[in-house]
Amino acid sequence: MTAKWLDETEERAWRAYRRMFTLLESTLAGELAEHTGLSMADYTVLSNLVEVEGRRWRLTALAEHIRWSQSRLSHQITRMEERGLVVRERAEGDARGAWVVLTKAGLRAIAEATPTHLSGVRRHMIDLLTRDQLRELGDIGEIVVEHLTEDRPGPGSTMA
Amino acid sequence: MTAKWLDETEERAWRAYRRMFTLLESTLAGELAEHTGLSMADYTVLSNLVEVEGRRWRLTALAEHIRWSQSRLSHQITRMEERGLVVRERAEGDARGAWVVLTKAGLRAIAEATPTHLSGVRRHMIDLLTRDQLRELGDIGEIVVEHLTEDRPGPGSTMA
DNA sequence: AGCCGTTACATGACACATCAACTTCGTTTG
DNA sequence: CAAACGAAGTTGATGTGTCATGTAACGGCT
Repeated sequence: MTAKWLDETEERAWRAYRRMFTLLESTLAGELAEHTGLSMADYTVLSNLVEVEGRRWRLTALAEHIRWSQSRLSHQITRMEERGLVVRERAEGDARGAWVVLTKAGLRAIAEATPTHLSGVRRHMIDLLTRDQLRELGDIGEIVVEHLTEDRPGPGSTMA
Repeated sequence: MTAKWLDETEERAWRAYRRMFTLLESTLAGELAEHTGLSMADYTVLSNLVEVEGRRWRLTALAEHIRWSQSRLSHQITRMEERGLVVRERAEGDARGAWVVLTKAGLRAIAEATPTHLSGVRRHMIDLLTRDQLRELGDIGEIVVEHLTEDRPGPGSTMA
């Protein structure tokens, strides 16, 4: 079926790329969950919170930054709030708005999780490739990303 | 935060790769859903059914082939059965087993969906890259995949 | 002041995925 | 042959994502 649509080189690239992502994602997610009890979604939110001053984001701004839908982020924050990783604070000056704020526990969690995650990224991908390959992968990614963001809608995605 | 762990080239590769996948996946899933009403999961199952003679798979074999857990596949098949895309048939000779069989409706659905999906793959990725880049992507993918499958467990993934 | 469109966020229903049982049947093996 | 083990699938609880919709508040305009 596929043979009629993609030639050998194309299909090899497509399959390899896809399989790489699948395996990498599940491996990293598994390691993260095992070592820290965090999901990738948790990690994404926490790592973005810890990077900014005040360790807080307005919901919409964060959603846009990590390219999630507002709804998705809202649900995620609700769950994280229940686990004490973040809290919501009503925004002064705009009674509609809210801040997501990192808690002590959230800070501890992300501090612990970061080495785990990034060493996984290294071990399972970065360190396997040459500098040229890394540059090439960067190029490829940017080409595709640029094409897909030419005017398209933002959210509706699945990760960062 | 990240800066301490990955240098510029590495981080660029990592981010671009990740963003590429996210955007590509959501774009393809969106187009597929819009044009055909199928999800990526549906597509994966259907496209594997249509390729084999008899248009049928034993559940475990299919699950292994597409690297899903049995449970995941079972749930998915249940939902697809409700929509008339596939049916289950008890296996002769092994009273535990069952076949998933493509229905007429399922065949129609996949026949319609395949051009949509593969043209999307082409437009949003394959045709944007040079032959060299495709080969390089294939190489990269295979390196990472090989590393991750050295002995690791099978399922626990998220797609095909 | 009153209306109106927009913004910020929440929520409920449903699709999807995972894990941990659990059933049922097949296959060894003592 | 019976007990034990393993294989094939199912099921239910739970977590996570999406879409459509809801609610409140803001801001401009008349």
